[in-house]
Amino acid sequence: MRDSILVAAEKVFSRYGYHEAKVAMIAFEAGVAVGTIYKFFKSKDELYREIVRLKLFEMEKRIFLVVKGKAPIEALKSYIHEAFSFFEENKEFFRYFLRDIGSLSVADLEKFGLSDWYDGFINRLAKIVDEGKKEGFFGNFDSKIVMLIVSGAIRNLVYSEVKGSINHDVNSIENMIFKIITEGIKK
Amino acid sequence: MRDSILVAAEKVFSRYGYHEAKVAMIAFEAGVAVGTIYKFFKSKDELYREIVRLKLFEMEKRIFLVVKGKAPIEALKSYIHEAFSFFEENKEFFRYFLRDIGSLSVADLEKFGLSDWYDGFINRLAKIVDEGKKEGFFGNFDSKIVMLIVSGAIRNLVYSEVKGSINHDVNSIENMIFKIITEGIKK
Amino acid sequence: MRDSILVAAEKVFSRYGYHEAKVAMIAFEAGVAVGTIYKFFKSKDELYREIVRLKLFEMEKRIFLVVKGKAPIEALKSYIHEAFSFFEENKEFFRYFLRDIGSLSVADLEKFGLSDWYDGFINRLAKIVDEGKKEGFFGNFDSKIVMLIVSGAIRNLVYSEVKGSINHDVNSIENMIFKIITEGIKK
Amino acid sequence: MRDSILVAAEKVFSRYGYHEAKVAMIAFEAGVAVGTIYKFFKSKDELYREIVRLKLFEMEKRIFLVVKGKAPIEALKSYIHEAFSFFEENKEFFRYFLRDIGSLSVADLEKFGLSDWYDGFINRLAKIVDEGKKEGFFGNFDSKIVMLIVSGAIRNLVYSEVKGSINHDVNSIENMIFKIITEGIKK
DNA sequence: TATGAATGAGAGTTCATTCAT
DNA sequence: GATGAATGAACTCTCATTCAT
Repeated sequence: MRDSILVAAEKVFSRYGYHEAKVAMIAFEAGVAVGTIYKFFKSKDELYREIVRLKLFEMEKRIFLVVKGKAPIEALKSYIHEAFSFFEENKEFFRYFLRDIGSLSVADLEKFGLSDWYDGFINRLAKIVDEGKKEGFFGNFDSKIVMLIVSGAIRNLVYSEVKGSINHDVNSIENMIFKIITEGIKK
Repeated sequence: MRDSILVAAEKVFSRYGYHEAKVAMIAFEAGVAVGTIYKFFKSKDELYREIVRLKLFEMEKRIFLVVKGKAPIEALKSYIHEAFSFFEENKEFFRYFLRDIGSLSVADLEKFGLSDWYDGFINRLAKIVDEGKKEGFFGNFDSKIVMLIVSGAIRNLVYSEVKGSINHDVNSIENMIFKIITEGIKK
Repeated sequence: MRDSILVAAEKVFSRYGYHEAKVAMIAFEAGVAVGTIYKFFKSKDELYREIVRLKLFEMEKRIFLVVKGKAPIEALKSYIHEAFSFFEENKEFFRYFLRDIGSLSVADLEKFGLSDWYDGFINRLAKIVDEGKKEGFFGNFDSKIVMLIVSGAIRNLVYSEVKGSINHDVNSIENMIFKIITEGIKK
Repeated sequence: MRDSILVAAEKVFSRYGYHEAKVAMIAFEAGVAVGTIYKFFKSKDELYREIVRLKLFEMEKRIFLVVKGKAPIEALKSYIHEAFSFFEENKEFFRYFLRDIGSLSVADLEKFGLSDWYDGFINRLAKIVDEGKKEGFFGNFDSKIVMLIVSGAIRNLVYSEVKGSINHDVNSIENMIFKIITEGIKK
């Protein structure tokens, strides 16, 4: 029940965005009564936040699952690929939430109770670069900034409205980012 | 009159975001009656779109003013610097824009009439890279994609509040992007 | 089961008043499920009415128990004392009752089935005065009116929190009512 | 406009009580839109409180207008008469609000912002008795308590549901209260 | 018989928009 | 042109009541 509400809510929020999505629509989509939603979530807002939380946690999990144990360069490649896949899969949802987690302001993060999470997430990503620096592959660049660049690049390419006018498949776009960044930060 | 409404609206939208900004607040800030706003703009929505349009046109204008006539590498540097400056100056406004653009009743950029504009904007930027490739500085990378990477990186770094935990000033961040990109795409 | 619901309901209604008291709270207080309440009472409304009925019947019973067999003047004194005690004991409940009785969907006493009861109650009280008149203690006052005066006086003095600003204990207040009335209606 | 809302609200609150009275009904009765009510009153609650406030102030004004300058006994008579008239006229309204201001609890009064007012009101009434004591008409009874008795008596007789079974007109009821009290408290 | 999860009608309130002045 | 009081549709959330287990 709780799950079908979450699934329905994600759909409706994705289709209409927070404000245009009405609680009644979510209830209808989930096949439950309006009141039922309030049995599981204190408010529309809380329901929304829960979805965002779950999405971001899922993203983190997926990324570090593929990154884990890999050598820096390989890890970077995997990160780019997995992030791309994840955003592609959740394109509709994130289109409305934010075009990239990078644009989450402190206020947003705090509202979502994700401040600490986000800092931890970026730090974990930064370790890939740290490792690469230690192993002599990467030059002396601030690891966090590098990762913000990568994540910004991914976001822009996934959500870019002009993508239609780019004659490249997802794979080659990922490769391009990977090449530019690794080349750009190599020692 | 129209201008003072636009100025007031920008302030109010920046402070509160689209939904929390009330037409009455804008009228008050502009020192006009509510009805007057509707003499110039069909709706709150249209007023918001007009501001976004003006902002982005202004950004484009500023960027190509500093880029114009410069050699590719210098032009790229100038673009990064100017974009950074512009976003920094309009930080508050865009912070909400990124969220609100999704939750407007108009559901996508098309409704803003900005899809075409954005395509043209990226194309103009891409010419910098094209030029660089022609002159033998840059390798065979899709110019548009390169520029989407750069612009995503800039946005991410401007709005990321994590910046607070990065010990670098704006200047050195700009330099880092510039270095990584030029190094990454050089022949 | 029915009794524990009544006990719990009285507590909850007394603490919160009719509208703020929720059926779920009563169920919790009674240690039963919500549905169980509806096995014994058709509605929240009916449950409330039942409590009121029981309260007033209890009051009547208690009053005529102490009044029974006493001489008029003594009986009047006993009535005043017992009524005072009863209201004091049930202060919290009646405090809300006076308000709630008016805001129930059932709009008047008739719906409580109490109109007739109240008439009978006052008639029984009036007999004390009748007796006193017959025995030559009291003058020619309408007995019902006298009793409505007494009962109004009692209520007012019991519920008036202003009592806090009156430097008299319950006992002396009772005495004052008694003295004023007996003196006022004596032959 | 504000006045027609107040008039309409009083009617609707009187007819249905606070909870059954719907804002939409008040708006309809007043011949205005729902939103208009919120231009003048922050909430349904505030509207209700305003009516109560006005009613009680009006009562006080009327009572002390007729009492003013009169000798104690005459003043007492006038108070009883005027209070009776006032409650009779506003019977419907007070039936729902409270059956007598005497039953206003401190909590209620504070909610209505009338705590100080009520204390002052009772004190002003008590002065009539004080005066009577000074002039040697009345015995040593606590003036406030006397007035609470009188006001309780009035309330009960105005709102009593059994009144129908009493064969006396308002005038003679007033007289009876007056006689009993003056006789009861005389020196 | 007892349960309590699910229901859904219905409430108060907001605020973009209108239009008589 | 400018005004701003009036509008009323539409929202989120509550909670008495039901009924399958």
